[in-house]
Amino acid sequence: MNERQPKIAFECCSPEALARGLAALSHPVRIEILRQLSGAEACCCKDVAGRLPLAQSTVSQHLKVLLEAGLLRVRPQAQRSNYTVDREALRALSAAISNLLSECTAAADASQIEKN
Amino acid sequence: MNERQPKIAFECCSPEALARGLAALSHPVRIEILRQLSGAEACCCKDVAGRLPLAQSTVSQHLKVLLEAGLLRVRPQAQRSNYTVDREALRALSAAISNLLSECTAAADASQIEKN
DNA sequence: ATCGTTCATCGTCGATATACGATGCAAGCC
DNA sequence: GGCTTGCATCGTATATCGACGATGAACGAT
Repeated sequence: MNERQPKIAFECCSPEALARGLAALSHPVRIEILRQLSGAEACCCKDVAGRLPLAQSTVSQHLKVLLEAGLLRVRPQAQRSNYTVDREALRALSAAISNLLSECTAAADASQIEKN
Repeated sequence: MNERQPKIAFECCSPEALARGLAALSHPVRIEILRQLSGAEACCCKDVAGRLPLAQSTVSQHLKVLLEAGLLRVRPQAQRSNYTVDREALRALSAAISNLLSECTAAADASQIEKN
């Protein structure tokens, strides 16, 4: 039927797509939010905001960034919005990053050896 | 000004430090620069600039960002500046990222199971 | 129906990022 | 000595980010 991922399966091959994923992660608050959501500590905007010295609107914006990067999913539930991490997307991003970086280190190893 | 040059052991434990490393990577041009430097394609600013549709000054700034993030090393050589990727730093960053993301996916797995 | 709660969005503001050309410096070449 | 090359930095212009308060919508509770 539908593909397993309703959204575009996390795209991280092109430098642009990879950079987008990295940009979403490259803020301490968003890292902390990811940690909170992945634990049982928080699941909605208010919970997260209650654990951070930030206004609710600011947290909502960070959640939006993570959501648009495809790293979170949201399920409206009563007045709340229930956020969960998208494990598949995180795995894909992690793989893409370690792929990039291991390419670089491997190639660097090779050229380093050549130059010696 | 330069109190502390991040030459030594890439620091990526705190969310702030990790976010700094990710921010340095989160630009398509800088990803491309890393790729070029890690191959044998380029090693100095002019080489990189010659392969990108960017001004030399812009490339120089991107190199500076990567340098200050501790992902590159530079060795002045004649008129050139010889840039090389810091393999140790890349490995440390890669490890820190995959550590963060696997923490999140693991925790998410656990809480997902609990909730079912 | 009214109130309280939760959230997303808007407008704003200052800070930062990204790009460029111009300029100056250091090193090699004539 | 001049000239060229390669680079970093400065100044500047524009765009985007990150934060806030205010506001309105959606919904449950009273």
